[in-house]
Amino acid sequence: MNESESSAPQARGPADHSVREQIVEAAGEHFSHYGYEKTTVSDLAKAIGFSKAYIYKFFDSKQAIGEAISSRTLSAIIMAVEEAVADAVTPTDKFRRMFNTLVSTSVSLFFNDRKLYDIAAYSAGEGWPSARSYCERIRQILTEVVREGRESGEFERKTPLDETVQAIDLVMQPYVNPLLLQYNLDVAEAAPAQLSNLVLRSLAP
Amino acid sequence: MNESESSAPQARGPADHSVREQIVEAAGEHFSHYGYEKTTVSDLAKAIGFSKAYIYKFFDSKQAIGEAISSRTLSAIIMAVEEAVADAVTPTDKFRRMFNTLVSTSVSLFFNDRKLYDIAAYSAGEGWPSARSYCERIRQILTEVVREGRESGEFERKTPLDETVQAIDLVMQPYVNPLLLQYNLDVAEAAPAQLSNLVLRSLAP
DNA sequence: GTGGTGACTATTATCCAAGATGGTCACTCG
DNA sequence: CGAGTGACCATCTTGGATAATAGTCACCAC
Repeated sequence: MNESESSAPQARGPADHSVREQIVEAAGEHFSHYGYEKTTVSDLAKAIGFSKAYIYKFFDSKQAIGEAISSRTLSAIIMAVEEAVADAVTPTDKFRRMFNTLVSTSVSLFFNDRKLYDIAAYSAGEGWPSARSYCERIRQILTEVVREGRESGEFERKTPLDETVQAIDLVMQPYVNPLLLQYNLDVAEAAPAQLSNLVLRSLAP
Repeated sequence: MNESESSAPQARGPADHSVREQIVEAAGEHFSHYGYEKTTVSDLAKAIGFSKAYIYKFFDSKQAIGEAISSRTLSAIIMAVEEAVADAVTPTDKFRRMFNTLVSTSVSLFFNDRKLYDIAAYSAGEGWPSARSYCERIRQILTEVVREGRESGEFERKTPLDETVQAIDLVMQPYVNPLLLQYNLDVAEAAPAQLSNLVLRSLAP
């Protein structure tokens, strides 16, 4: 899983090409500064010194570029979460840190890079592949943590694994999904701790 | 707690007046048919056979009328929930039914009376008193159920009551709040059962 | 005084033409 | 043949004049 593309979005031409990267780089800059809507494809073309038409040799549409940026943004969150989980020792701690890091990283993105956040939120709202694979990956990490906790005897084993994971995923969804997190900012500080406690109580053997 | 006004919204003149009720009645009809935006205050005036100016003897603003309608709509959900809880015997069952009824009633409102749903969602988004008191009431009912469960020994008693209730409230929030429920319709069918299981496991003594 | 209103204003929504933007394609150049 | 583009079209945004609408107030009838 690379940083810039998970599950290759709508792309054309050679997958690995310096121009493609230049486009993504320029898009990252422009979208972050001026927002997705206010950036024109011509702007990006000018920024990398090519014509607008050439951009379309690499991306199906402006939206596809947006997806790439969304993917990149969400990957940064995933990386922070993976790191937090790796740092923790017990499954209980892994879960707590996972949830905490997920929310704090997302919230900080919201306040520090609002334009990029908006793209991510939009992508989640539209169910773009970038957002889907992000949610998917969060779920994978969660599954891993729960499985580990079960194996070490720290978590209960009666409930089917899928059911447990599915329910916890539902609990986290309002904070995982950037589209939903926007509406939960007022509780985003306290929620991870409170919900972690509840979830962990439900996982007790 | 009356059906049409919980915690009296911005209102003028006599609180109990036939004209006030006529206005609310007409607003219910019009908002439901044509939506809040497309209904003008003059429309409501015409509908009840008075002048527009007279409406403002009873309501501070058009928004205040919207609030009354929102309040009315949300009260209907509350009533369904209260009934469901009253019908159940054990606290476990009360909780399950509470959650189920809350979601199914709201979802059905979404599909059968979308225009009214939108007003409720908007009111929740703006934090109008109608929405606030609705959330407050849900929380009260939840508190009552949890307390009962603790007293009967069905639920654990170690965790502080407030903490437990607060966490469960957070779990339900995405389905309680009409603004959020919109984005969770795809899981709204399965979520209550799955989340109820998780919550009840966390409540086990 | 109580019940009720027409006429007025300031703000907001609605049009619609003119310009801007996403996207394509035939074409050039090396 | 592959890298790269100007010119083109259909759709979408924009700006600014115009029409509706929320809300007020002085005033009328009983």
